[in-house]
Amino acid sequence: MATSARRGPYFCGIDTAMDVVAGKWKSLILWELHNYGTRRFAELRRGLPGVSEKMLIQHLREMEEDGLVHREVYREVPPKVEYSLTEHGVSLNAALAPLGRWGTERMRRIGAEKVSVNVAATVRR
Amino acid sequence: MATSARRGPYFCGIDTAMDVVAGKWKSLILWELHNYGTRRFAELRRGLPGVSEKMLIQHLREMEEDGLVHREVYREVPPKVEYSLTEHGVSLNAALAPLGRWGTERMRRIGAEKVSVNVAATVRR
DNA sequence: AGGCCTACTTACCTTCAGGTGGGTATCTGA
DNA sequence: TCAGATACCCACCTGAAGGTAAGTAGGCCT
Repeated sequence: MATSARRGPYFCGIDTAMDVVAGKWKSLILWELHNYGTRRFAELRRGLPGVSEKMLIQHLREMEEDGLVHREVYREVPPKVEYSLTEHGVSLNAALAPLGRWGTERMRRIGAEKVSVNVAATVRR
Repeated sequence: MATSARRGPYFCGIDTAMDVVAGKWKSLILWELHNYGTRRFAELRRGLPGVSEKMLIQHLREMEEDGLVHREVYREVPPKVEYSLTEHGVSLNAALAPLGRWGTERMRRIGAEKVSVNVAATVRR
């Protein structure tokens, strides 16, 4: 399982950080939680077009274990769980900001396509 | 092959940047080239303990394709190839710096082990 | 009564990144 | 004469990441 075999010996800081951000959706989850502050599971799922429930949960659990995400369970009749960033999650996001800017610049340079709502809808089905 | 299926539609800048940095050794290659300015193939291999020749070449080729790395071939009798960062490679590295600092901080927090020369030697065989 | 909502869990399957171990041509040093 | 260095290429294989599709329990809506 991806949950184990982590926290291994690292080469450097970037290596350490990458270990934590590695995963197809993790940076997007980070971004989503940063934007909305707090989100429910289904909200996250809808916000990340194309994620499977399995991967969303798996990533959220790993990020919780890594101390990036806080999970708040409300014992209500229709289950309600709210996810939010911890202090470390917030600082990680801040550390990712320059990389995001670099990526945006690169997209512009190579003229890469961006996932639009329509494309996302197509991906969904 | 890992060489294809890239430059796909991206969700955001981070997504774009991650696509380029993804790969077990790419950030290390970036770091190594940043530190030494220019390095030969065998120097890189020795500098990244545990890397296989196949992966080193594959990553270097992809990074060249992505415009991060410059490859200079000297037509000498014992072959000589020098790798260095392009302008984009340098800026990527700069954008990765805060992430590296975050990772170093995290290593300190969780008390993660760092790959030492000895460990590296062990990994090699 | 039946379907949908919530937040998951589980089993199974595919894909691919990465590793292993071989081979190439040419020259140098022991 | 032959190992070792240079910078690769190639075929094969494994393990892990991710996807698919089903099931779970309780309540709401129609």
